[in-house]
Amino acid sequence: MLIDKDQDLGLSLGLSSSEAGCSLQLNLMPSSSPPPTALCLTQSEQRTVLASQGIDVNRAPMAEIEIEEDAGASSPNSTVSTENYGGKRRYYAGGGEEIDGDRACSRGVSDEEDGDGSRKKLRLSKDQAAILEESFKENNTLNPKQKLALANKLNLRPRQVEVWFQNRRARTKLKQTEVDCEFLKLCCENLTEENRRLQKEVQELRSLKLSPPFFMHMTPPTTLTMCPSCERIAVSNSTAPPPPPPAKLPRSDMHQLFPRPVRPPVAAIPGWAPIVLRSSFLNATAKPQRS
DNA sequence: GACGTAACAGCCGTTACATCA
DNA sequence: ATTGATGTAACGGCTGTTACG
Repeated sequence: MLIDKDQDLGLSLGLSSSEAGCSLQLNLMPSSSPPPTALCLTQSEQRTVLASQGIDVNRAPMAEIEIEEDAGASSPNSTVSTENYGGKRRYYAGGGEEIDGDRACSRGVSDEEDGDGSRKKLRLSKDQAAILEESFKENNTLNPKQKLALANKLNLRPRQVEVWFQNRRARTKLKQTEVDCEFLKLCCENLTEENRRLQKEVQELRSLKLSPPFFMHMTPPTTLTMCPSCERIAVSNSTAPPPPPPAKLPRSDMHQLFPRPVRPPVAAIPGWAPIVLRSSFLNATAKPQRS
């Protein structure tokens, strides 16, 4: 299954920081990347050379593949064992060889960064991306066994799978943040509007000489009550104020009195698509009916 | 039991590269 | 052909967790 680019991550809320009223700060300070230290060929150089020789640069090195195939989780004869060793999770192939060194290895590799500081970036194929995406839908984190199996399946290095999942989680989080920001922005707009309306109402009440009979026919003023626990606002239209919650009400009970507005989760929406945000928000934050 | 340490996984911020308009 | 914007693979650094001595 191929995932169209637009289908995949195509959600764009078009939310600028100014629009959202958010103060988003960017750290523009240059990072202090350590200078390359090794004289040998880097991964990227190796891949460049391999690519120039017509070799699939995305394919994991043969030695690594052999180890991974030995350790393949999908293999019924898998000899991988996961040992919880002193809180340090170690994963061994059959011969007792430690096989999950890919993280350390890959980090070590970076120390062998080439002299010109360049690194080749490998574009994952659509098929690879689709399979990773499917896997992510099932589980947004991988254990080493799954990681190895997936890497074998996709002809990638385990580190590449790990990085992909890491970046994918980051993208999910970013999308959720955008949704939250949009949600809060709309909350703010509604509250501003409500505040304006209430101020107008106060002004009218002050300026009017109200006769009691006329007053009796008025709709009751909106009563706002703040939860002393979490400071959420509850709206009541009753003329009689709501009974104050007990001073030591448990937080869970308190929240029944002050229900949290529904926040649209990215994860709950098929694919990426938190497109339903606006309608769900409007339902969740609809102004109290006055009647 | 408290503490220091090692190994690990995940997150964050960033960089570098590929692609496209 | 060039360029700026965008997406994303990959990295280093940091932090939290876990178990051991």
